[in-house]
Amino acid sequence: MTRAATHRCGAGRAGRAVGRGGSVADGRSRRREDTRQRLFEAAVQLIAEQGFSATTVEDIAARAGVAKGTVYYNFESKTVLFEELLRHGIGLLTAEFRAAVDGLPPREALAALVRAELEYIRRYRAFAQLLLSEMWRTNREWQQTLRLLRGEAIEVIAETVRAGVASGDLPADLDVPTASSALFGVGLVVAVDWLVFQPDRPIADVQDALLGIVRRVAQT
Amino acid sequence: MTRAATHRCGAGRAGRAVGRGGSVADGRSRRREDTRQRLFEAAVQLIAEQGFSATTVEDIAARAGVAKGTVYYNFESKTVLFEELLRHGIGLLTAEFRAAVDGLPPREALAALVRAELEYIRRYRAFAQLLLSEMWRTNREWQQTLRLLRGEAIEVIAETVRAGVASGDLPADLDVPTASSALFGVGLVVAVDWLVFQPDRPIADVQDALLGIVRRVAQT
Amino acid sequence: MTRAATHRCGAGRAGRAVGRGGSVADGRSRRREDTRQRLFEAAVQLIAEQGFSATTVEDIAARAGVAKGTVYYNFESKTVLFEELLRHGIGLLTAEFRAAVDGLPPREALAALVRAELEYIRRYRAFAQLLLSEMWRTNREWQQTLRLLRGEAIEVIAETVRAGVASGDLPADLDVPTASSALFGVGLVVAVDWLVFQPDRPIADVQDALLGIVRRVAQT
Amino acid sequence: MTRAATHRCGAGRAGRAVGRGGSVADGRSRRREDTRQRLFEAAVQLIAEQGFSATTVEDIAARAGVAKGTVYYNFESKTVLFEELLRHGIGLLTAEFRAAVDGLPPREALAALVRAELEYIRRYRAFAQLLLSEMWRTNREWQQTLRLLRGEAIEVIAETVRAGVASGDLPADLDVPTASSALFGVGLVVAVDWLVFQPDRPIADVQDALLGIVRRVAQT
DNA sequence: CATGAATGAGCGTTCATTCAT
DNA sequence: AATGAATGAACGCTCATTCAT
Repeated sequence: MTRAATHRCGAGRAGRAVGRGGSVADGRSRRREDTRQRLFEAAVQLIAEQGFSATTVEDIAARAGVAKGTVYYNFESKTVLFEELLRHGIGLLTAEFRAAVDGLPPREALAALVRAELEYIRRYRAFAQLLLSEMWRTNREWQQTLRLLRGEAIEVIAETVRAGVASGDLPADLDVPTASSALFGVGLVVAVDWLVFQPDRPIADVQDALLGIVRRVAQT
Repeated sequence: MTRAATHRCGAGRAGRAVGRGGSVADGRSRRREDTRQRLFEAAVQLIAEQGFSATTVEDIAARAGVAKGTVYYNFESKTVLFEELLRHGIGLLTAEFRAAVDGLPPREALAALVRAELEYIRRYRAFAQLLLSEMWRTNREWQQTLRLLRGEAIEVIAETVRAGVASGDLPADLDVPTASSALFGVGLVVAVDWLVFQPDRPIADVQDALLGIVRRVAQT
Repeated sequence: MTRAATHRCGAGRAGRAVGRGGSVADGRSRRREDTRQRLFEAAVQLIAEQGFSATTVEDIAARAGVAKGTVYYNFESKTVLFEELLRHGIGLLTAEFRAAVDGLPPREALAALVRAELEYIRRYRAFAQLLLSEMWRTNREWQQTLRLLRGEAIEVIAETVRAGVASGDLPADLDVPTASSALFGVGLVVAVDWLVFQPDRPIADVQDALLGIVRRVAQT
Repeated sequence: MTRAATHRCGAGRAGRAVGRGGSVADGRSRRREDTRQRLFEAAVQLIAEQGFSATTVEDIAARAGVAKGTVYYNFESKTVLFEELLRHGIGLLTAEFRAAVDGLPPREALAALVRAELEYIRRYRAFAQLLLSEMWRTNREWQQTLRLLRGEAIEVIAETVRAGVASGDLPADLDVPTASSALFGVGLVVAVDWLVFQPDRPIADVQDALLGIVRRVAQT
């Protein structure tokens, strides 16, 4: 509808001219990479709002400002687009988890993880919403992919928890996988609940509350 | 809809209707009520697994063992079926919440709520999964309905929390709506995570863990 | 909706008691004949407004104040109901045509036919509308029936025209079938146009206009 | 819809679009326009034979030689397709009416109108049949549209009749709207009756008969 | 005589996908 | 690299018809 404005015709092109439409390192042209990025952004927003099945390829193309065929030029299928989206989004989260705990002692690392999760959710709220909706579904095509990715993110938490147990900062009889998984889920649901139902409240409050819970639980 | 009443002309007929599989108190025949129940059960299972949009009316009918048309004889539309399902399911939960806290002092009431929520989720796991997936979506037809119902369930928690604050059992500066909402969400996500990812683990563990968290947090 | 009132429960029944629900001359009970009549009336109105295909059996039953199953208890199928309707309606028209021309000399008979047609259309406007819409369709199930019935009605006109030609009141080279058919059609379209687009105008005007045309044409 | 324009960034591209089956003046490709035309033709034939409701979209697509989905790529809905058809068809008739009367004195103009109507009906017999069946229906979605279009066509007749009254060629007390409307309807019903029931008879006969009637009536 | 619950074929419509340009 | 016209399987929904009561 009002897409025209977002489809840059001016300066954007000059920049592209530098590369002469040529391919970048990974074998894809800059223009194409840009289109893919726009499609990702459109898809994540729409799927967060409506869910995967209720979001049409036409919707995604329209919000990205391209024609429907372009989606298929850039992605094998709607499902593949979504899987790549999941990979991309959870990969980013995992990376931030790793960056957050890097070199920190268990206690602080745990707090840093909570902070990183909230920070991530704040920045990519649509993706977080989408995760919350899809993570506990069964019988979907991309289930396999999602479980795998979830495992990678939670593994970072698990490593930290394990270190805490080893160092005596956390109770010795703690069920590590369960605790890690719960920690991840609690952060997700509390943060999304906050974004959806009380968007005006400062994130610091939420962070404090969550850190408080984690600390108290950990102390036992 | 309400035609039945306008057709009967004498009192004598009412007796027959009751005695021969005729209409029950709310104006629907026993057979029909049975069909509706079967459709509810089929729908909740399928939607929990695949989501609303990915579940077809044909699927629902097949699992309920009736013809497709029967769904539409009993429900206005797929959306309405789902809304009535939400109403039915959350209504049940709210009722169990009320029964759980009945007459208990704040502390014990809070524990009873956690127990009730877990018990409910264990019994109606598919519905819980479905709730987890739909509750934080935006832009869906039934959003309005869902928010309202969520409010009713959470209000029971809020009343308990408020009583706890009043009695000094809970910190005076507690943000009641946020705490209630978080409590609800945490229970949901932890329990569903457990059901989906570690179904073999006894529910008692999960209950203990959750009660532990709540108790510790409350003590502060 | 507001059907309740039309479904008589009071005095109507007392009357029926006289017959003790027994069968009348043609082998059908009075009650059943009454139901059939009500279904005819409902059907003719709805089909005139919306057409045959767009009118549902449910619609007809509802307007007649009976259950859907009752339609099938009284008529073999929707098509058969419509065919019987056509037979009934056109049979009535043909009878009135015959009554109108009875014993009259050609000239006056022609005028009487026009008057009879208009009178009929005024009385059974819905049926006339329905005829206008269906008469020139091809490829419909009841086409055969309709052509036959149309033929019977037009035959009365044709007999009169033929008599006029024989008596010298009408031109000898007149194409009798065409003239009869046109006369019938013109009356129908002019009268229905009047009913639909200028219902406030007195029928006398229309009658005068039509008679004027016919007379002038005949004089030639 | 109007996206094409917002996508092109330079003038250079426009040339290509025109030269290579691209978009034509009104923004639709030649191929698409061709498909639309084929769908119009298929729809008018089938609806004339069976009526709107009894004609399926699949039928229309099949007769046009395209897939069902193509109908919806080119028209918003079955109803919209029909409305555009009505607009197209009656627009054409109105244009021919205007061309027929252009510059002629009242008397001759009236005869020209009759000739134009018959000529049109002969050429587009299916459309005429369809008009005859739908024009006097009530309670249909496109009623509004149809009335409006009918009004435009009849207005041309009315202007001519009014001119005739002004010039003294027609009786001063003539009810112009009624006369115009009747003239239109009579032409329609007589011509369609002829096409359906006596297709072998030369059109000239029908034209003569109609012109005769009109002339005689007008002379009075 | 009448009902209303149930049926399933078939409808209008949507949408992921293909492909010539 | 991108497009948009076309496709057809599959969807939500309707409705003429059946039948146990």
